[in-house]
Amino acid sequence: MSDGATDPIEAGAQPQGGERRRGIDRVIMLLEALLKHRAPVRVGDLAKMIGAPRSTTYEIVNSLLEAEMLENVGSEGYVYFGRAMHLFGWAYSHHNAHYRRILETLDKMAAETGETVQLCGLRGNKYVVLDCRDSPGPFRISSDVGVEVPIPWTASGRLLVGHMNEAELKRFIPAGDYKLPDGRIIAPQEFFADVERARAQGFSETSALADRFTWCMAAPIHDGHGAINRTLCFVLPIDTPEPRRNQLLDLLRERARGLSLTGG
Amino acid sequence: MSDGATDPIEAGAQPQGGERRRGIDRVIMLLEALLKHRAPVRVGDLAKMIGAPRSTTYEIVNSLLEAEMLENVGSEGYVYFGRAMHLFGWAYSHHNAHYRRILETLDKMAAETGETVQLCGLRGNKYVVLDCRDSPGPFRISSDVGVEVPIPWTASGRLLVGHMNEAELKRFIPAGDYKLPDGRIIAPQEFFADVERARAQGFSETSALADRFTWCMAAPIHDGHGAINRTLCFVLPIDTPEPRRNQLLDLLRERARGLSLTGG
DNA sequence: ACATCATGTCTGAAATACCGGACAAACTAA
DNA sequence: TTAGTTTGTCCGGTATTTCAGACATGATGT
Repeated sequence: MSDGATDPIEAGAQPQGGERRRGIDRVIMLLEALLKHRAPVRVGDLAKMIGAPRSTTYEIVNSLLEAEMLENVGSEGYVYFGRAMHLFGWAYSHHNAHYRRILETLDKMAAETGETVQLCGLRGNKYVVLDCRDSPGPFRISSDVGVEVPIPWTASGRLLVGHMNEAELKRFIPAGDYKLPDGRIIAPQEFFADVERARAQGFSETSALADRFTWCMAAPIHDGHGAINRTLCFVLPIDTPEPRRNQLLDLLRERARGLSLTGG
Repeated sequence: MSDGATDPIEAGAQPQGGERRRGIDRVIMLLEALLKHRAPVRVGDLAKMIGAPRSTTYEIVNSLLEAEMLENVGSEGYVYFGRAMHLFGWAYSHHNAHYRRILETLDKMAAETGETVQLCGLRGNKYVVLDCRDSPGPFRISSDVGVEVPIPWTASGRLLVGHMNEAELKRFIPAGDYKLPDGRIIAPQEFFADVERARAQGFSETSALADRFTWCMAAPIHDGHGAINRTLCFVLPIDTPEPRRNQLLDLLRERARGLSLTGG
């Protein structure tokens, strides 16, 4: 429980013959593979992606199709997530009042500002967007919900690891994650300093980090035990003028504070 | 494929002795049972709900917990849907551009009018809310996403079965579904007439039907093959003045038309 | 035309995942 | 206290499911 942080699903890997596996595990690998792929996949390819025999994969896929957990897309044998998944996911995000309040705030902020707003968190040792409201304008630069991104690439990441000291951070974050998509490398020491600063000032900003066009600002949502599980975050065009940025940052911090739980 | 419409999951039923079942099927039953129950459940109770042995249930639940498809809630052994479900569901609802446009419209309509807006569809022979934006006011009367409701109770239902003739309707809708929560019974003939009228006028309205406080209006979203898979729907306080209702109905119909696909 | 490759379905056989039942521990009630 | 219930874990046997491979069919490419 407390050790195996990141190898529940050995999706790709080599087809290391004669390993019989449970149907349940196949299902889990299959769904995780679909999530990573982010587009409908043919059954044959799915079999390769999860390293399962074709016949097995067909049977599993057919079961999941019948349950509407998967759905046929197009007419050429592609499958993707189905309606039931949507209902399950919705049930998850609305069963607790706190999460509901967070989503309402997301809606309100998007409506008031017209900017892209995100709710972010960790998944294993990566950063993920948990939900977002895209700006209606031509700037559609936000990353997709559920896609895993290295922590050092993001403003929210700097807040979400705020409870760790330097040694823990070194252990937690894979060495390769300091390398940005454009090839630049973030010096770990600099990153640690960023984390420290983010903790001290209660917010974090990055500009032109993961891509050249965005200015990100993040503020923490505390969970009532002092920890930061979630952050609220604006993704702005990088040429947003400073007065507006400051105004948005104030709003962001205020709303995130409002969503934080104080008592135990 | 074309016959077995509505018995994929035999959840409750009697514990009819030595029936061995696949893990996958157990998983499906389990998730469906959680969805119906709409609240965290203890493992022991889950076992009863899906008619599985306790030992099996524990094993399955533990697998799903590890995959984050389920999540522990509280500290007394309750489980409910987990984060992975949210990500899967999000991937489902955003993978196709049409659905994305629908959700954006939902957002816009909610923001513009301040009323409760829903996206509805069928699931088997029941009506379900697929997504909604709740009105911020004190009127919080919308039903939960994913809860199955008899078709005759709803305005949207009258549109969603518009392609069926009377004989098909009689076969499709369970006799008990004509009985309203307060005990009143809708005469089937009257319902058939409603369906016909809804088809003719291109929208449907109900007042004080499923409950005494709401006025519902629904408009169809056509899928490009002439069928109606989805409806857009306002849920209003029943005392909403008529001029405002008419104005909202116009907006609803216009937006639904805008979302309908015309070509093949 | 031929060759090559992918799809979807079946089958037999063997490995194993599920089941029933037992057990200790924790909790409740009287 | 005792008696009754529930929880979480473990174990051995066997009914079942996964697996490998074959097959017909339909694409695709040269």
